[in-house]
Amino acid sequence: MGRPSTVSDDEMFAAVGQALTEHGAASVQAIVDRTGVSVGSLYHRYGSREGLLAQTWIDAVESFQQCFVDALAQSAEAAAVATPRFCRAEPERAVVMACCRRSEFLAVGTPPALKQRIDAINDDAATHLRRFARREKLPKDAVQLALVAIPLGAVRQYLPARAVPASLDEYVRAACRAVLRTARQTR
Amino acid sequence: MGRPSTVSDDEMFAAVGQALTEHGAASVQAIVDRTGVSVGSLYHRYGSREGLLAQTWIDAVESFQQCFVDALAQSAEAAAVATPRFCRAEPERAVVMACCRRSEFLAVGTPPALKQRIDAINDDAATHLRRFARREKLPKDAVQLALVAIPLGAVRQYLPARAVPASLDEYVRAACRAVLRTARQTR
DNA sequence: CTAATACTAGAAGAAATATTCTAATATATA
DNA sequence: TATATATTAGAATATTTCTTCTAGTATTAG
Repeated sequence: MGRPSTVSDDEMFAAVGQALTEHGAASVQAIVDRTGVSVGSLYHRYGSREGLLAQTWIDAVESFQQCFVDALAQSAEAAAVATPRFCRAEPERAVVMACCRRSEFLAVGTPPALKQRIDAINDDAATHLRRFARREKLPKDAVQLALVAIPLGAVRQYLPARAVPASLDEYVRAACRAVLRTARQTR
Repeated sequence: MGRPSTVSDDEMFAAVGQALTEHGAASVQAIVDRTGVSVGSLYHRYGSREGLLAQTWIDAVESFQQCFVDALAQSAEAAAVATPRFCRAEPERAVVMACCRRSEFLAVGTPPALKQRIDAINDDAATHLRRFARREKLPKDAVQLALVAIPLGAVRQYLPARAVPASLDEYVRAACRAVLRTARQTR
């Protein structure tokens, strides 16, 4: 087994999210300062700065996607509020998922293996949304807006600094219903 | 008067927006490469990299805010669709306004004079929204969501790469109505 | 035309960032 | 306990990025 890490992956990922949202960039120095790990340790565990960033993104988005897909099996409205719920349940991951651009994690230097996993995650999300749209006979852009873009816009008002209030969910549900109803009518 | 610039401010601002959204950061090198201006020229005209970034942000947000406030005088729905409309009318500025974080423009090294202007712009926006909420007897968070967060989330699906379709507006209007109606009922 | 003015040019220097490297340390398993 | 193994440490190096500087250029106003 060998010596165990003194700082967990989760703590590392959280530090990356913090650095990225507070300072706008996650330099090696910033991550090292926040966590207390040494530079050598970081490179040993993640291979490179880009490797750590990619893993941070995968960890957050995979976790969210699971919640989202489970909710989607229930109803459109459940899927819409999956985003604010996730923000309350897992604030560190939510910050990475909602406040960071993909380009900040997926750069030219990203290890190919991680790059493939990221592509797979994106494909998976797209597939689920497409399938839902077809089943409900709704245009794809309306589904994307109601279940993804509006909930994301809603929580981004609060993140990264403040907590997402439970009162938001009722509004998000109403917006979701309204968009899908409009889509059905204009079809 | 002296010698006129070969590259306009607008071209400079557009280059900053492009660099920021494509590459995730606007380095001096990236800006210089895109526009063809020399490093010395950039520093002469804007004082510093941070100065250029701050001016880019001010240019975009001031321009948007004017559209938004004019629309708000008409109706809530008009204000909600001001965002997608602005994206179609002024795509370069829209990218800066919608796709970039404030922290990327307003950093520790930002010239104080520009920092003040940025604060003033933010205060102005907040004041207009607060005033509207009071006049319509609506909770401030619902107004913020319906008029700002949802429209922003909606257009961010498309920016920076694709154009914002006109078909989005009907959905945004519907979402805006739904949120405000919900806010009135739960009051 | 001359002077004042703003802009252009890019090399040189300064500062911040990323990465590598060698040696040491702690833990699990046999 | 001995050994293999994953982790830690941080100085040294390489790389990128920002800023300054001096000399030169184009344009307007007098």
